[in-house]
Amino acid sequence: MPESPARRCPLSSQRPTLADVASTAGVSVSTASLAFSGAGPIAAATRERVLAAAAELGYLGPNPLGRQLRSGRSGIVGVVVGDALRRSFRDPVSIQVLDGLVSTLGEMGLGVLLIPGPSDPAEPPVDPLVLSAGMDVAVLLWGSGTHDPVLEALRRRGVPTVVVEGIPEPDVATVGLDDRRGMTELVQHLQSLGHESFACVTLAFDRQRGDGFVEPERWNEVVWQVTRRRLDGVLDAGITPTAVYETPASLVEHGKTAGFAILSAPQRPTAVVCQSDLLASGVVLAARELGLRVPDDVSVAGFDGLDLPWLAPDVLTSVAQPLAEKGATVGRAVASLLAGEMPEPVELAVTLRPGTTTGPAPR
Amino acid sequence: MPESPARRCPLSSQRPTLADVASTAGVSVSTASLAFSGAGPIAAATRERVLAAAAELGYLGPNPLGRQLRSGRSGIVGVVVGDALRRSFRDPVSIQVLDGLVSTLGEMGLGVLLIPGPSDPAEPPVDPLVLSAGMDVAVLLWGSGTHDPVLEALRRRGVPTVVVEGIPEPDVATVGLDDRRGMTELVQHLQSLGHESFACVTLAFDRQRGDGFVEPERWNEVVWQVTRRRLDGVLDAGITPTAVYETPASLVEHGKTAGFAILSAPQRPTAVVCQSDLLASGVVLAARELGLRVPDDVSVAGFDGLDLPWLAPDVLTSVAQPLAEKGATVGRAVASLLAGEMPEPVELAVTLRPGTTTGPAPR
DNA sequence: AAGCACGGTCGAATCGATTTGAGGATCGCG
DNA sequence: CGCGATCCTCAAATCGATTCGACCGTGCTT
Repeated sequence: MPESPARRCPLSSQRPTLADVASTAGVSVSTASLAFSGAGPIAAATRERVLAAAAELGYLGPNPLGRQLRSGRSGIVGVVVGDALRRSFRDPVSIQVLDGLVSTLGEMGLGVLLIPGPSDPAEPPVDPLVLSAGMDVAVLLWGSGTHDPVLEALRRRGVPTVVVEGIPEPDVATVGLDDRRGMTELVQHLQSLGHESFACVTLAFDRQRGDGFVEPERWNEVVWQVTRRRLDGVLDAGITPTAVYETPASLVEHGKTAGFAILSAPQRPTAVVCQSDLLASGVVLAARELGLRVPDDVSVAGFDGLDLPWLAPDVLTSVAQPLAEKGATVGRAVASLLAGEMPEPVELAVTLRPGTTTGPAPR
Repeated sequence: MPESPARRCPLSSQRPTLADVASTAGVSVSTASLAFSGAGPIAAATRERVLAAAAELGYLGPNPLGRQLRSGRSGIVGVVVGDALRRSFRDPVSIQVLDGLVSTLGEMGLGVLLIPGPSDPAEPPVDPLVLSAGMDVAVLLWGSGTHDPVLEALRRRGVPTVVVEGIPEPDVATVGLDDRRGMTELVQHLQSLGHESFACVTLAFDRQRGDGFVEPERWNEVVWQVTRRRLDGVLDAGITPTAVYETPASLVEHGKTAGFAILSAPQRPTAVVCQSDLLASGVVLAARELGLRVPDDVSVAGFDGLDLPWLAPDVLTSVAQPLAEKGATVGRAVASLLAGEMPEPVELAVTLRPGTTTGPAPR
């Protein structure tokens, strides 16, 4: 019974490959492949033999790179977080969506490749990974602007893309939020409480990420879609804010700075509407430090519907967005793109959630 | 002059490949490859021709998968975050290290693949990505336990690995922290302020992630290394805590729960030493809500050295660890592994940073 | 007994690029 | 005019697996 020639690890001084295993086991490469993948009929005895040979040679299992080339799939989804990681990850919204996304994609056997978004306006706007990483699909988390350079690059590479809270376009999948209407409802709620003078604390207008009051002329020159829609939502209610304050990022400290600026100004508004809960909680903290009572002296509202335990005993009035569902929806859109379809744009609903930081207008 | 046969996109109904471009341009595949990679001498005119052909065919650039197979490298570093993303990402420590890591690796042309660590004790402890993703190196962020199943799996696959704050072992690179000594110094600092009764709030002991007081018998049965070292550091100071409270994760709300439990117990300690700043700030909040003055009635200290603006006007006494440097150090370790070397274990220094939440012991 | 279905195995093609050593053209110089 | 040096270009091998179609026995059907 001629056993196959007793060459263990024929040429490869390196790691053994499937071919080595096959030759050691005395079977063909295809059979060896079958033994591992299980994608075809194979006799139990044969599989045993292959597995034994693999163990003997110290074969570490099929090399993913080979499989990937063959299948044309890397199993990797590139997720562009819309800002420097340091900032993005301090934002519970990004995190929760990312978490939902990782879970959903994980169940589909896909991994998430983290790609930093545009951070410093000075730096080149597109991370090299966007240009070269082997990803099956890309996700632009957290908005795109008009003529977004990252989106352009992905288009040029022909990478199917899901844009979250961006502008719906025919060649990309879109998962949006009904945040514009949500903001309008929030303002109307405040109006029904008697408020007439409103200040707004917004997210960044564009890559410059300004930090300070914005003149009315610029109110409709917002590049970043999230900021734009939420501001438009406020204006839709038919009011004219006494002030609009732009912050560079959705962080408590920026909210606090904005809060101090707004609440210590000569004509203080009775309500401050913020584009995120973190900004809003910063404003609440500023108010407290200024000795103002919330909501007796000033009402503060946010957006996102986060749990902020350290704001206790206050509960922020907010517009809640379905964070986990957002992640799952993006996951489904990714699956759809992978299947070669172009999913319909989705717009998730938001719900007004009154808390203890808003109340009747003073006087 | 016989132009190559005018077949645009010869067979491939799919995307054009380098071969298609080459045949359209009337050159060989190798030459076409050179035109893109630039790794060899090529006439300017030829390159032009290849590039023109590529443009004409709508060639989207070299397929990363092909390149990866050839080079044997995916350019991807798998980062296992030590907990469910949702929780991990609410921890500024993980985030800042991850941020530093992504930057460092990004400069080296490497991408970060996010791999969820063990979350639910019920679930299988190893994410499928650990078993199958095509990564060049893996990083276990945030500690490993003894006989960590994830580490075992990576070993079996032969993936070079960096372990952060784990047990130094010969076949993995290690980046550690001198947290044990830091904790001892912290306790000594409190002792010098006259404190004699200490309570400890710890991170999770093991995958079970208990939530409550731990009997002294179990104090040396800690699986999770980070928890173990920091607890040992406290014991090194020669004290016996009046209580040790285990929390399931480093989050403010868990600190708060622990704080209520510890501070409303019959014999209240004068100092609470926490294994993270988030836990410590939870304890501060609990103290405030219980009407206790910090640090007059009780001193609270943490670990990590974070900026926690919303704790204002208090500044947490803490032991600061060099977060950005940690990320960079891990990055260097990864580079070293990729170069085929095994880097020496690194132990980063921590520094005591007194704040306003600790003071002389009462009475 | 011929024919058929089927489980099991194998050979060869394929995925898409990189890389090496060989070879051809051109040029300069003796 | 010949020889060598230089500069490009190309054919072929390679990376490591998957997969399709062919092939070959068995065992069962009619």
